[in-house]
Amino acid sequence: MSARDKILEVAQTRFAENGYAATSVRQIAEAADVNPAMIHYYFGSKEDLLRAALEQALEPLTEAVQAMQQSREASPEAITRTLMGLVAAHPNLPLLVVREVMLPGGVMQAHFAENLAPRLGGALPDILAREASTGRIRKDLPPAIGALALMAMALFPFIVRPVAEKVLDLDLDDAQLETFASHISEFVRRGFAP
Amino acid sequence: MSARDKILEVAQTRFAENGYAATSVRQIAEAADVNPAMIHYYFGSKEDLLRAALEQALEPLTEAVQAMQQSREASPEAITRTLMGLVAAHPNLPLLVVREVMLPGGVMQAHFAENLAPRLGGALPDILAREASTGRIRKDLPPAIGALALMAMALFPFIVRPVAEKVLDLDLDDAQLETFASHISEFVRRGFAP
DNA sequence: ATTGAAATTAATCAAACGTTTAATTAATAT
DNA sequence: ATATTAATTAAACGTTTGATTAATTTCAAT
Repeated sequence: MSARDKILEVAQTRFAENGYAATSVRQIAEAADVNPAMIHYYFGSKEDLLRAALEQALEPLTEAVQAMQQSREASPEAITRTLMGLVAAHPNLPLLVVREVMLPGGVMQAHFAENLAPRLGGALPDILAREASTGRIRKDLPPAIGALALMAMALFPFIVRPVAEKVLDLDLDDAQLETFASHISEFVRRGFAP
Repeated sequence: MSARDKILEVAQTRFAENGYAATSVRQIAEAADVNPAMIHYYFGSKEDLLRAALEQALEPLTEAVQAMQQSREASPEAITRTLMGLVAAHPNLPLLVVREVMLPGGVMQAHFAENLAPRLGGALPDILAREASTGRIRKDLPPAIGALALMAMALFPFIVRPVAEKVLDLDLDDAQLETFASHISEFVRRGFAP
């Protein structure tokens, strides 16, 4: 494994676990067993390192979102399952995204608002419209509510689950996650057609 | 307003908006119009300042949770409404809690695991049991799933809403929040009795 | 008016920060 | 074998960090 890759890998975990500000370049360098200067050699700056780490981490997510949006197969169930799979494959992803992309004060907030939010947010109306056209949701429901419900569902594997596991001291297995995924999907549908 | 109170107020917003690590003692002092040494004079250390800020911010929350647990009036609707009211009254609360208490790497994580998590998490089984005894939820549902669903609902006003508002570029009014609160409560019930 | 504690200030500390530099080794191309 | 580029290192840069110190002001109680 190259020095560059090792830096990127360490940065991803550290930034996700401790946050950008609380993680020093020297810490990353030491954990990756490289000279601190290598980070600037390869990435230019600490912020660019985070950008690179996020880009790599978010790639499968944006790919999945676009694929779902275009394939016209997006349903609450499909979204939930896709997101859960992504998180299972990349355990660092949720924390990294929540910390530095979604929460205010995050380093990548501007980048998020300009590039990612429109793409993610833009996909939701399409999904809603498709659900409405098949008669699965009420047509008179305010779009904001529908989008919010869908969003709440999509956020579950990213935020709610890790936090809830911590508070409840749970360690959910795959079967339980499957059960809950179906519950969440049902929620979205019910929210639309009570 | 005393210097101490001003420091505490500024610290609450800054820590919530930018995170603990990214907020310097000097920044807080300047924003509070106070000499940096005053922070150590009143609070001892930066970490103790965060502890004080969190304690003050969390007071209404823990009070509300305990009150609900003891009054035996806790229902999904009541929980959602209470939490939403708390957040409306203290807009900094969610971010502060999420950043430094719930997410790993947060400064107060140990304090959270030892003191707050048991109290919050401990209340959920009681609420579940009460719902089961009145026949409003299925008795054969795995407790973990029920608690998780309830937790997901409780987390909405804290995490999902601000993030979703950002992604969807929404600015939800009270009526919409009411609507969504009822949808969430319905979700918990439906999740139990589909 | 004096005293003494509390509040506040300016100045300073060592440590850690992100970053840069210059020099050196390793690898590749000519 | 030589020249060129890439990778890596150790050391130092100036700045900012949280924290401390000593001196000063504030102000109520005597």
